[in-house]
Amino acid sequence: MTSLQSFTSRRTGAIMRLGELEVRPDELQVLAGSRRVGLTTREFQVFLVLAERCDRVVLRPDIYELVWGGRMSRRDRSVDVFVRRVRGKLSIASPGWAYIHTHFGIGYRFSPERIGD
Amino acid sequence: MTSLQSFTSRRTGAIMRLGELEVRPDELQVLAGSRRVGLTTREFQVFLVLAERCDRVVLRPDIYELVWGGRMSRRDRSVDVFVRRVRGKLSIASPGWAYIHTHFGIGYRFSPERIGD
DNA sequence: CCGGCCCGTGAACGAGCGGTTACCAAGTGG
DNA sequence: CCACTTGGTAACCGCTCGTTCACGGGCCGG
Repeated sequence: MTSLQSFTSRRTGAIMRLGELEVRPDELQVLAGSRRVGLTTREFQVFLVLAERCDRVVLRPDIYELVWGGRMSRRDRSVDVFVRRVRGKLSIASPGWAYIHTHFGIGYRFSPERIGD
Repeated sequence: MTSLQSFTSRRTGAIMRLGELEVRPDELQVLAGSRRVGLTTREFQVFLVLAERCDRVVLRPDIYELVWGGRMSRRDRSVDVFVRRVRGKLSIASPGWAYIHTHFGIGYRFSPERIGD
């Protein structure tokens, strides 16, 4: 039910504003101010799964299921790696902000927070 | 039947409110107001076993069985230690409240109570 | 065919967690 | 008041989990 389908089929398209970010689901684009973050499709999917659940902790297997579909194998590092890449691009486009927070042994949480620049 | 399984398989997800606390089983999170308590998975399991049985005394071996599964060995102090850790984090996130009460020689009881700040 | 980008995997490393133990304080009964 | 039981606390260590880097295959455009 909740799977990758939700990305392609659902077209809410509602533009979201989160911290400095402007998210355009229709375009698979994220803007920081006027700067384009430049996420790839996979990166954007991971980003969106978290951003749509702002301030909530999303379990690692749930992220996998929502983006890739199917069950996450025990040692699959995909989620980590893409979270890292998203973080990297966000920190470049929007320095002074932290967006994705780690919950050890649980998952990740999207919450825009100002940090020391 | 009631074992660790109940944590992962059961997804009631019903948010509970207890005293100042908001419990989100889906996220393995507890909030005190807007403050995040930050329990680890084990700590959260112990917390939940008690919180779900609010105002009832839960025997020490029962806690062990529900969280760890299997029988508690005579000198196992795991329950004590994790109750202490949960208490510690709760008291930081929600001062002025006492949540977990000791019943000597029996077990623990979860009941939100105001105390001197 | 070639070059660049994207995706996924594997390994190394460090941080954080979980379970144990030892010691001390508190409670209980004679 | 003392001996004994039970709970509280802190420190410790092995190991899981997260982060990061590096590499190779796949895809696409030129």
